Amino acid sequence: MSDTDELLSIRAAELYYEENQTQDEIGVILRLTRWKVGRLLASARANGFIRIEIVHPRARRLPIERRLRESTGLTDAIVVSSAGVSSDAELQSRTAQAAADYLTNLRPIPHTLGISWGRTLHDVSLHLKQGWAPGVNVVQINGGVSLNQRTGTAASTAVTIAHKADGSATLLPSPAIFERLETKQAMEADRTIAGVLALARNAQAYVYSAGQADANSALVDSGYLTVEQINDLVAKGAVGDVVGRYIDRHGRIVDPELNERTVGIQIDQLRRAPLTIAVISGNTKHAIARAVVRNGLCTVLVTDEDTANALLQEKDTP
Amino acid sequence: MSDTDELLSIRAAELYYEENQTQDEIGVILRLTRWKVGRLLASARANGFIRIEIVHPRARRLPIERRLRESTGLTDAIVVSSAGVSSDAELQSRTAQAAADYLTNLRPIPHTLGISWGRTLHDVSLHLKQGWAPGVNVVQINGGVSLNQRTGTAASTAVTIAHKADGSATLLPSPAIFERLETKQAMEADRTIAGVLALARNAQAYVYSAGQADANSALVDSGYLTVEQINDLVAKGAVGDVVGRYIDRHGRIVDPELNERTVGIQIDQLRRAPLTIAVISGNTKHAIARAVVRNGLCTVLVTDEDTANALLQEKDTP
DNA sequence: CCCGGTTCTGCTCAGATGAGCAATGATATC
DNA sequence: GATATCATTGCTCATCTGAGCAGAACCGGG
Repeated sequence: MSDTDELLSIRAAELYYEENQTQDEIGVILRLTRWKVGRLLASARANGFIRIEIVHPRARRLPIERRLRESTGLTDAIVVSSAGVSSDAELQSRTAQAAADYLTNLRPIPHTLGISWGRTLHDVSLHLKQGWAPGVNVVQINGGVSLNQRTGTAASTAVTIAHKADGSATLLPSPAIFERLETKQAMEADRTIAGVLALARNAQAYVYSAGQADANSALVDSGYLTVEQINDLVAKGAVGDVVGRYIDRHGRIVDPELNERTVGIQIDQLRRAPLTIAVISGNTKHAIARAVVRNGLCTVLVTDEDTANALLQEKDTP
Repeated sequence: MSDTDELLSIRAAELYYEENQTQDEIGVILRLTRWKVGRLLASARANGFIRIEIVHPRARRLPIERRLRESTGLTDAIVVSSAGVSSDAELQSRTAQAAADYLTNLRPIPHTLGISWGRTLHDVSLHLKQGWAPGVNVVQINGGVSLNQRTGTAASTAVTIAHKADGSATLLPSPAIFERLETKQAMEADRTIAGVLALARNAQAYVYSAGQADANSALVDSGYLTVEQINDLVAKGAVGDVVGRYIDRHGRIVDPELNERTVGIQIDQLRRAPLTIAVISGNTKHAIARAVVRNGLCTVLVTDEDTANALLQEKDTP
């Protein structure tokens, strides 16, 4: 397009989008036919000079969602807009809200819902509305929180989700990681624990988040792992953890011995499940999000615009 | 509007603006009538959830221009968009471009055009196209540049503008500020200098920029004033200079003695002129821009979005 | 100079949309 | 519980707008 036409298209866009003039009126002002004005506006849009943004905490980015679905084979992708957010926390809250919305609209409603624990899941539980589902049995799928902090975050997440659905919660009263393999095996042999794990393996749907592999990991906060252990895992290729198990970019367990001492469903159970919702948001989680999506560890991804774009760029430059 | 309606309006906006669906199609998806969808979209726009931005170096902000005209009594206001600019320099270049555009489209074409000098005016001269006007006599309205730098920036600005208009330039071969009042008076008594000043006083139109009162002022760079002198002026209330003369926020000369030693047309000449175009851009120039606009020192203001918004906010909270 | 190909322009027509209006539903007040 | 008031809904109609098409203008190569 010629230079003067480009300038005209900008003048037309100003009058059209900012002054709400009709193409006819713009034609009179710029001494053009209204068809020419229409074409100029179309070219302004085609050249990307017109940027339309939906600024709202609940806004999603449907085109990105579609591209994600197409390029990854996810059955569904929910991408929240990051327009106008100032902090990572705000973005994660938006994502949690979107996950809560997704759960609320889920059909058929799962009879048994397996969940992990963590800041993200807790956030999701808070965003759910009372009565979001008519009765759901929530079951924890990995060992619970905190050796040294306010206990009960994991339990309260599950209980809150269940309570708000007028359903019941089945807790997994176990540490996340045992020191000794034998202790873990003894634990799993216990009738009640085995029952919970069996229930978890048979859940119709899973919701979980994932943590990045760094000193801020929830497993470090909770006292199950030291920063040194994390550094070791990173050295072996770990990008983050999924239901307490550290994986590398290819979705493989990086430390089988540690994995054996970890309580909860196996990674492969997530892989085989028909509905697995991963809720992953924040600039530090791009790597683990990629590992999760690339290796089929979820069928539905709830994330933020920046993370989604990072995933898409990876696809473009393989 | 109810909460669920707000959420629906966001969903509708996503489908309408990002997915290019018709209101009818959206109605089917959201189980609404197409009229309801139309109303939701209207409310989304009314609530400011839809942000439309024209991203282009030549884009202007017509609504802001209109509000500026209405609230200040300017005969014209040109406001360039700051969408997508990364540096103050880029913003100033856009503003200079807009000023050049404004001059090019000016009707009637002024016979004599009085100009000041400085980075901004130089920028304007560069953005003008060859043949922008069919013959204009350009005359300098204040004493020229630089005791210690590449001389001729002031002269070259005037010459370039005149040359590109196939016209002539009349230079004011004088320092900006004299040390002694007597020297300045002797200078002005000179036949040729007096003639240039007379021509400057009778120009049909003026174009000038303004400088902020700080250590980065062009008058400091050029060696006419020291940083200490500027600090003194600031202490007396100076917010910046116009054609080399420092004024306070009420448009008053802050140092009459210094003003007497300054060569060029008086501030009042600008006030009385029927067409005075001020080109002022950059985050450091909000105060001087306000002084210029509030006190009738220009009839046309060319500026950037941020400066314009600062002016409007002043108006809102008097 | 002519001619095939390409781009640009003005137009018709159908689909999309907003303004305005009457009917309906909700709410507050007595 | 009756009723005045206000907001909401579904609709008609006029206007706005984009797709598609035919003719005009432009261009480069014979």
